[in-house]
Parts: sequence; C-alpha cells; structure tokens
Amino acid sequence: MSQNRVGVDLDKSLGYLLKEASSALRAAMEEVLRPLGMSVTHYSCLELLAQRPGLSNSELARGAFVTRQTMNVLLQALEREGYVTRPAEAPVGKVLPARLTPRGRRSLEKATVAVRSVEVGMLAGMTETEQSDAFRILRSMIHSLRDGNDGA
Amino acid sequence: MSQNRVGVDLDKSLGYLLKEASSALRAAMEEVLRPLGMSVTHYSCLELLAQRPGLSNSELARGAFVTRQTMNVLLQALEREGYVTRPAEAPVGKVLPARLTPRGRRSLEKATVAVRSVEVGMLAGMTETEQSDAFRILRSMIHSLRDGNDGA
DNA sequence: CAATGTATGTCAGAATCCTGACATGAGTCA
DNA sequence: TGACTCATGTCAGGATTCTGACATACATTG
Repeated sequence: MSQNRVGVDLDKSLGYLLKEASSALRAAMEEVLRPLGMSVTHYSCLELLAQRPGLSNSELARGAFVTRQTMNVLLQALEREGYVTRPAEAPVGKVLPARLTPRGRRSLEKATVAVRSVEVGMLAGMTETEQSDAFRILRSMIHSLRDGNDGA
Repeated sequence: MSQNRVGVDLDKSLGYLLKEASSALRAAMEEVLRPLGMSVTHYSCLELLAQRPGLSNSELARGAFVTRQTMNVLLQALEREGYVTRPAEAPVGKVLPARLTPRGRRSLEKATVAVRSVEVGMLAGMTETEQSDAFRILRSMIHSLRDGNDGA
C-alpha cells in the first residue's frame, strides 16, 4: 500500500480521468443508441452530415475519429441501405461529397433525441460556470496534446 | 450554413469535445509508447499492477476499460514474456493475483517517463485553479454518466 | 512544362476487441 | 444442508477497426 514509486498515480492522473469519462460517455451513448440499431460511429457520421452536408469520406473520418478506411466501409453500408447518397463521379478531383437522404434524416432525428438526453444528463450536475469551464479546459487539453508539448 | 435543425451542434457539444480530447490523448500516448513497443492497454496493465500488486484479471480489465477476455489474452502474453507472474493455482476462489516481475518493473519505468511527459504537457497550459477545476468537472461528468441521468 | 508533395478513395490482410458460452468457486438465504 | 445468485477465468467465433498499399487528382515549385 506504500507509495514509494515515482509513478503516475492513477487517482491523481488527469489522463486516466479523461479516459474514464470518455469510456463512460461511450457506454452511455451505446446504451441509448442500441435500441435504434445504431453504433456511435454510425450516429457521428449522420450527425456530421446533417450539420455539414457535402462532407467527403476523409473529412467524415476525421470528424468521427476513425480512419478513412473505416468510414468508407460505413459509408458504403449507409449508401446501400439508403441513408446517404454520393454521386457516382467526383464533381472535382476525387472527392465524393456525401449527403443525407430523407430516410437518413428521419433516422437521425430519433438518435439525436436519445443522444441529447445523455448530453443533458452530463450537463445537469454542473453550474453555468462549471459548464463554460469544462469547455475551456477541454479545449486547452486538446490544444496541448496536439502541439506535442514536452512540458519543458 | 443555416442552422434550422434542433440538433446537437458539435462545436458546442461537451460530449464531442470529450471524445476529441480523449482521442488526442490516446494518439499522444501511442506516439510516445510506440518506440518502446508498448500499447496503451499494455502500459495501463503494468501501471495498475505497479500501484496495486495482486490485482486479478477482472480487476485489471475494469481498470483499463477493456473486457476481462481482452485483458486475459494480454496477461497471458505478458506472462509468457516474463513481465508478469501469476500463481498456477488460486490461493482463494478462482482469483489469480498478478504481480510484476523485476523485468516488468524495469520495462514500466521507461514507459512511465514517456507517459508522464504527455501528462505534464497536458497540465502545462493550465493554471493551478484550472487543474483542480478539471479534476472536479471530469469527476462530475463520470458520476452523471454512470448513474444514467435522463436529464428530466 | 515537368517534378514533387500532398490528399483522396479504395482494396486486401492483419490485429484488436467484443459477444456468447461454459464450468467453477464463494456468498446468501431459507 | 441445498438452492440460488453472483463473480471469476477461459475458450471459441465473429465483428470492428487498423495498417499497408495502390492509383489517381490537385497544388506547388523549379
């Protein structure tokens, strides 16, 4: 039980806490999306397309934090099932802009309601100040991690 | 560009930001662990064992946010390579307490240095107050998500 | 104009992780 | 004591995601 090691005490590690929170969020989202037969990546793709129609496969992949290969197989499935359309030929370059079909929009609406309940539940226990703090702090973490800070 | 939809605006979604931060953290950790031939789960397992020797397979799985089946194959590999030991028979029940070998401890030390640099980098851009806010807020999120708040 | 670098869509194979299932051991309760 | 519930370790199969690779299209640069 003695702490004679100069380690990363997990209870005091922001990284561990971040992973824990992210894991809990993912679990909560999977739980509400499962009845709709939708995975988190699936939902993310639809939500991205609703907000920014015409996004390409690669852009969707970056937005959903998966590789473009993974997003491609998902898009092909969504296309086959009629939730998404892509032109047969690229208007410019190789980029194929994707768009939601009416069916895709309908499907997304139910999912959005479910996901928003998770988001609201997460915000519920926080004051207004804490909420804006949360945004600022998470953005700060992302910035630090992206620019490869070495802490020197 | 018009927002005539009552959706979850991703730029203003705490959930999306959390996922983004977690993704960035994972990428940063993978980057510093790759030269050591170690994955994030791999490292998590060793770190957990260093801090709480004798943890069982299932407990390690929960601590590293994977299933016990996944942790089991990892533990078998670590055991085969001499980083971890488990008794052949359970002292009590079916629980096999795992422990680091000296080799495992040596391997972990390098990884800890690498991972700590990521953690420090993440904390560097934040004031003392922001750091404690970050802990409090993340814990609040975890709590809300676990208890399945429906936001009503 | 040619060469180079960067980004894209896509295919194929491999690695990772999970779901389902089973037997076993411990605790609870009547 | 016996039935029941729960947690554990482990095996097998399947789903998901990634890495590697290739051809192509655009932008930049000399």
